[in-house]
Amino acid sequence: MPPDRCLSPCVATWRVPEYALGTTLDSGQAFRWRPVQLGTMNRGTCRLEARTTGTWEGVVGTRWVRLRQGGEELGAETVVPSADWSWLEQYLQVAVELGPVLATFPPDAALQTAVAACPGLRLLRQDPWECLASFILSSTKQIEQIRQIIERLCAGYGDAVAVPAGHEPAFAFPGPERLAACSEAELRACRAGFRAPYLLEAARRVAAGTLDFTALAERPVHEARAALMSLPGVGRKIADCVLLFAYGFATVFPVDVWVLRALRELYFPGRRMTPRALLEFSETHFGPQAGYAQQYLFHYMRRARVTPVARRPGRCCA
DNA sequence: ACCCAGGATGGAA
DNA sequence: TTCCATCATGGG
Repeated sequence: MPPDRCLSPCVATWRVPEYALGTTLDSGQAFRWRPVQLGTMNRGTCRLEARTTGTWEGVVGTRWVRLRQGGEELGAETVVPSADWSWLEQYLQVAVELGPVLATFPPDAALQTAVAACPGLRLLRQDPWECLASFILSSTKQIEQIRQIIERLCAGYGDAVAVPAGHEPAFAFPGPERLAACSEAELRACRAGFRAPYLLEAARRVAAGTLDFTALAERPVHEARAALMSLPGVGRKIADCVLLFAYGFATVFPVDVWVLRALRELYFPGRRMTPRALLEFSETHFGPQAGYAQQYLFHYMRRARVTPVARRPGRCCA
């Protein structure tokens, strides 16, 4: 059932219960959203405040978008008119009901705690190329730094998109053909570091059709994963992020350092488990919506250790 | 100066 | 198989 909605060419609203917009946009699955406080001078300076009350701006495909949330209503505003808003409905997954997803979770205390701590956290459905390129750039980088690298990449090589009058310019994520035409030095200038040659080679293979990118969605998960891992710089973790965040394989459970820590501390405290053993545990324990479970555990762990620092007096939204 | 960040890779043990 | 140094860069 599609949610209640109100669509006009440049403005749309949806009624979606249990959707924490800010938490979702700021949960480390997408990297191009910025919080804005309208009518104040400190635009983009406070991520925590916008998480609950704010407005967010970003680019989806070739469109600049401003999103906001009020109660159970999600609102979107664009510059380029849309006769059809399915591109954003897909991206935000507004038709997904969270209740049935959470009902599939195993009833263990750790997961229940994580869910309770992040109500309304969702999975987005992103463009495969942007997702792949973004996570190639993510290895051993903090999320804020990943954002910065991607911003430089878009500003340097992405097409400009229409923005409101007087607004700072915005850019689409550069396609594989455009990045394939870059030099390694140009990518390093975006601070991609040792990931630059990986991104360049991935762009070349996707642009050349060596990797059949669109056909991945129709394949079994293990085949799609193997195809992604054939790219240089793409191991199990990055492949799983693309499978989950872009292709929507719901059972996939990406294991990064935070999730590894969550599994160790919440499920096997004091029992030295190898990463391999923890990965095998994750493959059988979390059920058909393991991807959602992973996102809750990731965000729960990250929030527990990141926000106390960011919340120091005078450091945020003075 | 030191450690860590949504890792992956090639070589050594 | 598992372990380990290395990769580039910025923040705490």
